[in-house]
Amino acid sequence: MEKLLRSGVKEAVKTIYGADADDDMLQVQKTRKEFEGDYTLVVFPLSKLSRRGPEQTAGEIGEYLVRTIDAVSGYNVIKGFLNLVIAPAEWDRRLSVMHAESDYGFTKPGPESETVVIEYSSPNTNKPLHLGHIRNNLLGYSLSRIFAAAGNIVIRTNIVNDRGIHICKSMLAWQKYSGGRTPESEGIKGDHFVGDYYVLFEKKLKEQAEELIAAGSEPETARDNAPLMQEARQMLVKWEAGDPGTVKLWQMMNSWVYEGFDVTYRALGVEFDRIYYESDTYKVGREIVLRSLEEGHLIRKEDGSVWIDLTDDKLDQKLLLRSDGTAVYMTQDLGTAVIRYNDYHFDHHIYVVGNEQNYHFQVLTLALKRMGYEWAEGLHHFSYGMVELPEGKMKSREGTVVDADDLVEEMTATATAMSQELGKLTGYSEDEKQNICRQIGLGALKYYILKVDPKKNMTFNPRESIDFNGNTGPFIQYTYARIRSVLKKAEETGIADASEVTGIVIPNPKEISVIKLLDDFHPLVIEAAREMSPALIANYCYELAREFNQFYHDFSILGEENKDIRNFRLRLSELTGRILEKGLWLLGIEAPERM
RNA sequence: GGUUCCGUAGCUCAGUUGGAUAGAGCAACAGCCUUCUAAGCUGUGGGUCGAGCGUUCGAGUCGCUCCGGAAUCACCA
Repeated sequence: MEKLLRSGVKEAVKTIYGADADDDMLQVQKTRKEFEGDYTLVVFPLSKLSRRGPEQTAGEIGEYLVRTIDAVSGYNVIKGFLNLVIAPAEWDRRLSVMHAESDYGFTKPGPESETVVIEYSSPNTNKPLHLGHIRNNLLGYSLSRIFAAAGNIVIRTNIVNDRGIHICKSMLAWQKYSGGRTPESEGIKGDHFVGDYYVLFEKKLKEQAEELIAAGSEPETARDNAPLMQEARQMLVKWEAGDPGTVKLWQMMNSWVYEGFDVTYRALGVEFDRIYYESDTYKVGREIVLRSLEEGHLIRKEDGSVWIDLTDDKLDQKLLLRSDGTAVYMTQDLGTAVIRYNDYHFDHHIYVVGNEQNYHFQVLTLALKRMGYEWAEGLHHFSYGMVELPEGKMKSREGTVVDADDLVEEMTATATAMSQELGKLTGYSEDEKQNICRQIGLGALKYYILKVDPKKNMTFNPRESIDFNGNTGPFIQYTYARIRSVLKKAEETGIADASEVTGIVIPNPKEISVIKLLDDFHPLVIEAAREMSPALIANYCYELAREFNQFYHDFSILGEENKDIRNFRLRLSELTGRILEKGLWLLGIEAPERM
């Protein structure tokens, strides 16, 4: 509708004033509640073209629009604002059009579609996933769906950071202290099991460092000089040299972790099309660094380490290969990017990674460009803020890390308790109940995290996150479930039929509010993809659910006596349900049929 | 110190490319179930949009300067 008005205004300006209006001069927005009208044109920018006062310009354009566009039935001018009134019957027509469209709001990929590679999750294989990873996974997964819905070809990838000194730490601790225990023998999930040895390593290392300090060593170097640290470093060299024993140990421990991760990913409901392993990509990274060194883009220092000098770009020198020849984080990311480009020839590559790595990605993009890869222009770092607890940051040393598996389980348990208390879900089988409660618990968690602007640091308040009232996931799910319930009843009784052609219905103001929002959905999806913002979708869903609930409260759908209005309302409900389901889908949230 | 991000109601957050009198939820208080699910709906109170200056018809939104907070600037990942 806004699009229609915008082009109408453009035409009006052309016809009346003989001038071409730029798109950013055509400011059409919703009319504020306190004024009469549906959409408002801000006339100030156009009065420059018209060479008349804003009010006169507004009047002339309003006159023109009423005459030429059927949907516009009237207008009024207040100061420089032209308020346009849409004929109520127009909304009935608009609803039919949207309702008839089978996949309204989503754009199908076509020949013009761009390929978007999106990387998220990117776990280390030395500890289980925590709350921070949850934000990452939810944002990444939701973005992948938003891009797909906006007509892009999307490849969801994960880079598993399965090599490096941190892995050697848990390997070493296991080798030294486990006595051959396994996740199976202990009945512990593999990622948690390995994580425990990482913690153990840090504990033992600290003890050694303290001993060294007591013996007169400098506190700064004590950790580095501790025997355990040196052993870990030697292990990394052995691993990179392909030492069979080390590699075998590494494979075994990683396989434990992957089993654990799979369980967590399934519980969260996220998936990947393609998983890359750093243990593969770092080699390619090393090759391109060495080649680039030969081509003269990089510097080799006396000790043999390789650096890139980015001081021209106001950044520092950055290490790409250690003096012992081993790879660093940057090395593998260079390799991964090149491999991915060769695999997919992407137009855009989005890295969903926390904002603590802003610098890293700045360097990555610059380094690739410096090395001659022009497609590096298409790399975007989707940088999101940290998740903090009400008490402050999560600290593993203080045991305040919120574990992903625990959290999901807790949310489900709360949903179950709540359903019980409210007396919902009677007459459903145990399986169905469990499934619905899982959907609700996860819905609450996902919505709670996704409704916040990704850029911002967010506070995770466990008490609020399990709230199911107000601006929450379950509120939206509930609205959907109520709609489903009405539709089911309509079908069973045959009392109304949304597909039945009705005469023209003049919608009431509440109904119009809902239709207006439905009309916004398509542009919103495009906008959310452009802005890379699941929060936009989340807040839209909330608004739509709230608006529909008001309508639902004020008017009867199936109890309405006029058949046309009854069918019209059912149609309105059905489309709202469809859009809520799609909106939730874009967030990776399931929509339960009943709750 | 350099760079980047954030600062809106007691709390958690919205606020489109600058537009009219800054909005929700939570918490508090007061109401609404004989009617399609009350996980809902309605109402009341709650604000120097961190501070100042500037740009302009118009600034929570743009620019500059300060204040406060976060991240980063590793031969960690």
